[in-house]
Amino acid sequence: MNGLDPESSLNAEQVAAVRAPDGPVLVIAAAGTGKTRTLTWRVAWLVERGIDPSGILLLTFTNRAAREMMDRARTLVGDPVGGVWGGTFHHVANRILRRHARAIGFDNDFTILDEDDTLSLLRACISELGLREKHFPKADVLRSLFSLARNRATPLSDEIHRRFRETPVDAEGVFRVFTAFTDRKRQINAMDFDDLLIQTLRLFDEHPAALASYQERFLHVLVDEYQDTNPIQARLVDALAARHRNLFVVGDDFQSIYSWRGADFRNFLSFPDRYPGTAVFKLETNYRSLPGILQVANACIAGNPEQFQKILRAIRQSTERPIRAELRDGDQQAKYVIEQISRSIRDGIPKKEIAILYRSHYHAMELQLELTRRGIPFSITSGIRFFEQAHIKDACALLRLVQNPGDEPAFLRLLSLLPRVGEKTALRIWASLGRRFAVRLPEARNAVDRALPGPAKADWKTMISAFDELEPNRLDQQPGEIVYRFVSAFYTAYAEETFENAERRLEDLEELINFLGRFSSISDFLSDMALMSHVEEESSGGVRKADSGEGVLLSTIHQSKGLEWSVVIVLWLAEGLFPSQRTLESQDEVAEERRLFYVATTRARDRLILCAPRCRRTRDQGMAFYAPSRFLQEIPTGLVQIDRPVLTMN
DNA sequence: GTTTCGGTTCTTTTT
DNA sequence: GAACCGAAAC
Repeated sequence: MNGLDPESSLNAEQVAAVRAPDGPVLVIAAAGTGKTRTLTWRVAWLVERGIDPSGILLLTFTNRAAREMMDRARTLVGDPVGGVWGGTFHHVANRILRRHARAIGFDNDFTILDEDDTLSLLRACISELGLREKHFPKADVLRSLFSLARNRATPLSDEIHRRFRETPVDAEGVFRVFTAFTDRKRQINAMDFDDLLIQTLRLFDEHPAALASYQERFLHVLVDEYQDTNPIQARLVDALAARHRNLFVVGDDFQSIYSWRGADFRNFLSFPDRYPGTAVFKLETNYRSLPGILQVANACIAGNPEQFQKILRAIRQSTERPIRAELRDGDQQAKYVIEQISRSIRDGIPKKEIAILYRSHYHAMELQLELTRRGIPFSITSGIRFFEQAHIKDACALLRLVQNPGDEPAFLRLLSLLPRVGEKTALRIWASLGRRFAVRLPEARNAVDRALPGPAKADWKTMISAFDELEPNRLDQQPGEIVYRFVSAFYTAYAEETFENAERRLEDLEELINFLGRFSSISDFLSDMALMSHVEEESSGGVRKADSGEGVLLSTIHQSKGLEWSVVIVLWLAEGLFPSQRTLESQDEVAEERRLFYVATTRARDRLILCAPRCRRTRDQGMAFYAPSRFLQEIPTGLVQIDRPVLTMN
């Protein structure tokens, strides 16, 4: 606890940032320069200096980052760190709203809607307004449209015009859906992810006393990955830090890759203007990568407009250069990658120190096939997350209804599990119940039974028998017991009839039941669950996906951010694939793709291999030819070593 | 009128 | 692998 000594473990750049005086601070931290380390030490240093930990707020983008930093800070200064408010923007907003939602027209036990729920709610709104026509935008389109408008804090009409530049669109209808959607969420006492942030801001606007209490409380506000904040998040930060103005933000504009969800790295660039007197620190000493890798990274990013100039300085020494592999097609690429994996393993590099990165999930298809064929173990960060899988959501729907009897999406989901019940029937019954269903009440259960079509009645009784011997007033305290009974009475049979991989899914549900044992109330579990991203392998004792393994890792570049490996292989560096076709028309979007390339290259410590296949099979048995990616062309000759493999393997 | 089934298309992503 | 669409089945 005593004698925390930054000088002993940090370099001069980092020490300066950690010891920065009070007031606004901007730390520009290039890749691999110890950004997390610096932030962690800053927290520890504040605590060490005697700042009350509960007066410190640490905002991050992912749960992983929050946990990592809190753990590390704890090892530096011990348990008091536990008092720090640390978490994602959404977590912190949720925590605030659980205390104040009543003030803005919600109950404090509101439900959090995930993407699926939001979609089905939107579909319902579209149907009810009679807009479900051929040329009316689909729920999916509207969801991202609304979300972008809200996160960018731009008027919906602007976003509509941006999205439908050439296509005629019923803008008025879109507005009506938006209004219906907003009303609906309030009626059913539910918020989507965007609401968590926006309603918190609204709370602050309408109830200055609530805002003042948090402003008073947070003596220091620290923000990680500031380049990825969207305008709403930036406003939230500004509001919370307004009283004490001790705002410490860290980021790297080169690594801003989330503009498509409303992030604007100009928030980062303009920070010193918005906060006059900002102390600026730069971290440029890179400990991670060999110099050859950093030269490529520096060269490729240099051409982007609008950025803080900075250069990665290597500490490590070596003359080894990254490899550019010129390949014929995806199949040859797959074989080449496997050769490189074998070679690395022969060189003594463990499998889990090797990562294959790509722009889009489907870019790894051939490779997945080939790895499977040869029995090489790999794990893959896919789009589907534990809590987004259908069977997990089915079980959670039951818990949601217990917590919030007005939870329409949960009710519809549950009823749709019954035979001969689809969207229409479920909605009709929901309306006949007065848009509320209290699981506890036998009358309500009977009312559903009466309204169901014949074949569904028996299954309904079985499903609801999960509650039979449970004390109605204590339901909220036994989530594990409820799900256990639901699965044994009803879901096991349902799963076996429905899913070809029923066994695996039932195992997942067992894990979920174990996991629920940790929670003493449904509401605690549901907030945690809704805000949890993919359950990470390391999360000790948590729910884990079956395939978390020891093999090489296949991942999108987006998901690789913040991580590092000894060997990194990047696939499909071809014009039209990476950068992807849909970004080619816009300067800004190509600049973002280039930052993505920068992120990919700077993940590598020792060996970087850039693959450039020339053609790809199209759907109709044809061949499409691709020019090498502009990101490769931009690298000065001599910085990479060209490899034209003649493959002897079959 | 609804539900279910089979074929087709596409597949940055976090909360 | 899942979301969507159109057609068949209930």
